[in-house]
Amino acid sequence: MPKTRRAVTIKDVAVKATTSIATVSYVFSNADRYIRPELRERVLAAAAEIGYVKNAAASSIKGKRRGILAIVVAQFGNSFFTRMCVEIVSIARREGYVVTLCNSDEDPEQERIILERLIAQQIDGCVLCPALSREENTHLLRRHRIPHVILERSFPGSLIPHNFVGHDNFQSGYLATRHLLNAGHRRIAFSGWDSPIPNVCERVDGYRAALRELGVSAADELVMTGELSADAGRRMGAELIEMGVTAAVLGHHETAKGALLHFQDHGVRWPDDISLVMIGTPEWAGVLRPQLTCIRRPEHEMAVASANLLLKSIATPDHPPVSQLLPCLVQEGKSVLAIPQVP
Amino acid sequence: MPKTRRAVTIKDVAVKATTSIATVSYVFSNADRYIRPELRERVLAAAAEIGYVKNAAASSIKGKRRGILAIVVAQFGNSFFTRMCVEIVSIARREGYVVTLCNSDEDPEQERIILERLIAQQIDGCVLCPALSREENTHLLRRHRIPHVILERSFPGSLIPHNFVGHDNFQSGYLATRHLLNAGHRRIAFSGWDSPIPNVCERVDGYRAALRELGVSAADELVMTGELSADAGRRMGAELIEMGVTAAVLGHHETAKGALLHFQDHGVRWPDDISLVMIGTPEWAGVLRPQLTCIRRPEHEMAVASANLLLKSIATPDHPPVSQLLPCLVQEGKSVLAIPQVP
DNA sequence: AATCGCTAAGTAAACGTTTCCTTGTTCTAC
DNA sequence: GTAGAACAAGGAAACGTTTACTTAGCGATT
Repeated sequence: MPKTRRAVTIKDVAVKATTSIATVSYVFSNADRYIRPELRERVLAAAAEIGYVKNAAASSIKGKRRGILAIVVAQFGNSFFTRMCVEIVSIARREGYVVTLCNSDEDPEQERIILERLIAQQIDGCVLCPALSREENTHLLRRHRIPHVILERSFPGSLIPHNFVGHDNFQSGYLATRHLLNAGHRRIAFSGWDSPIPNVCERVDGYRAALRELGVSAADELVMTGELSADAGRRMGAELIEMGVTAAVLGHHETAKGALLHFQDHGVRWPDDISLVMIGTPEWAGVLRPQLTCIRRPEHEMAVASANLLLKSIATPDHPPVSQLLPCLVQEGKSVLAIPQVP
Repeated sequence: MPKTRRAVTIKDVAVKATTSIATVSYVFSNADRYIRPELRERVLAAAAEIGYVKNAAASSIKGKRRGILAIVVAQFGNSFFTRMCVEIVSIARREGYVVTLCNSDEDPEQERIILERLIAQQIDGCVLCPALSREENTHLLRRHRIPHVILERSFPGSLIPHNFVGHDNFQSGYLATRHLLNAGHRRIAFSGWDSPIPNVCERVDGYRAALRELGVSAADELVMTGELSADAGRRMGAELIEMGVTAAVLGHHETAKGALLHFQDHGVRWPDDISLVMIGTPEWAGVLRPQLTCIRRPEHEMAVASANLLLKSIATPDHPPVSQLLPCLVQEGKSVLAIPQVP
């Protein structure tokens, strides 16, 4: 009967290489210590022969480093987050970390449970995109001194400084509107997510600012928002047509989807019947014709920045918090019609 | 100077509750052991008061369970996998596992590196969707006795039995074709991914089988495949039109995307000009009008089955491998035109 | 020739749990 | 009234590492 064979340990390697446990340990971890090349070779050879692999659990217990990071996002279905996650994971893996992905589904309670589990697992760090942009659960991370980076959603007016990486929502609204203004449009509507998340609301501020800049009045009835669903988007799509605007900023891809479906179902064509700029670049935008002009958020840069910021704040826990707001850019499609201005 | 405060340990709890280390440990882990309710309460209270959380690293070293699972997929960008991953993660988390997601990007070498890292991290189990459907890296998992489940891609003709969960590719091709045949079509083309992965090829077999069943000849020129890109899809889309078929099975969503773009760019409308059934239900299918008739793969069932199979095979490592092939179903849209048969 | 200082490697004490084994106490049964 | 079982809790030895400290050897300095 083959009893479940004991794992190969550092001790077995030491015996095989006729040296001490300490030496083997030094060979495998502490790079500072000098070991005679000949002995080092012998240890490595012995380890390879008997198939030694370091027991990560045992080394974390003394070494204090568990080798696990976490990413907790509020909307995993949103490919904006999915794509960032993939990048963060691959950067962290290069540093020897294993990264776990969790989805709070916009539920602060769920988020709390997840964070508590992760804390019990002694993660070394965490990237968090907070559910509903609520700050409350971050105190769990702080209390347990877990280095963390807040991603994408900030806490305006918060008294506590956080490591933060996000994109400039105000600018995305501004750019989208400005693009339409430049094409000559003046009656421009905004339709978006009636979001409880403060920085998503900044998109409207950007929209208003762009209009104001050109002295165009931003009538309140031109701004509409609804819940995060395609159905709400459909209703706003219908309203856009009723209002007879020449252009619209689709302020969130999820409601935009509904509006675009409405347009297709009712024979409304862009840019002929209405000019459109959408904030965000969801997967599905690629199959729509004519191609939409979109505001591309700096996904790649955000992923890199947040991963690096997390790694840095693990390395130097006392470093004061850093906040980074990255810029968006316009990705031109064919959904904006230039209309000549009467002078 | 606030020296980095030592973490709260089981020992601190023991002192606080004036009891032994062993008792505290039993309270937190070994459910079998009876502890007087009063004492148990005292321990729990003490732990809560000083904020004790179990050191997972320390408990794995004796307990042998590290609490980490991994999912390694070949195409993380593919939302079919993304959605399954989210489900698997949430099932595993309920069992107290932390799950790490890795992306081999269809590169067996990358996959090997990932698996070696994971093995060094002593993962407790792994769900693997093998890059290019190659079997070679699975021996790493076997050698280190890591329970694992192969997802979606099988190894036809393999001599080694594996835990396997997949969907029936043959059936998906069959169902798609059958659906078009039922609508009266007879000149039906197949366009798909020229895949190195054996089971994707089975879709063509299913297509041929459906035709043969009704005595319709499956001319070889009606079957076209290309590389995994929208461009290849575009070319196939053009070819479909040139050939003048009345219907087509779009055998893979990635090439389908290209074909649909070609159709839109050239004013080809479905189902008027060509009837379509697509295998797969990518995110973007939701924004296309008229809605496509798709073959839905059993994502949810596959995620649940693979998670449970993995958990079971961790619990009973000697259990003989299990193989499960789950059925697809037709999700009707409006992309198939019924044409009356001349008798 | 004795001492110093350096290098390379080994000894052994942690780290925070789990768990086997022992101990002390309280019942139950004769 | 005592033996023995049953029960509740504690003592202490693992688990596989890391790392501070010690030792052995040896050439250089006085």
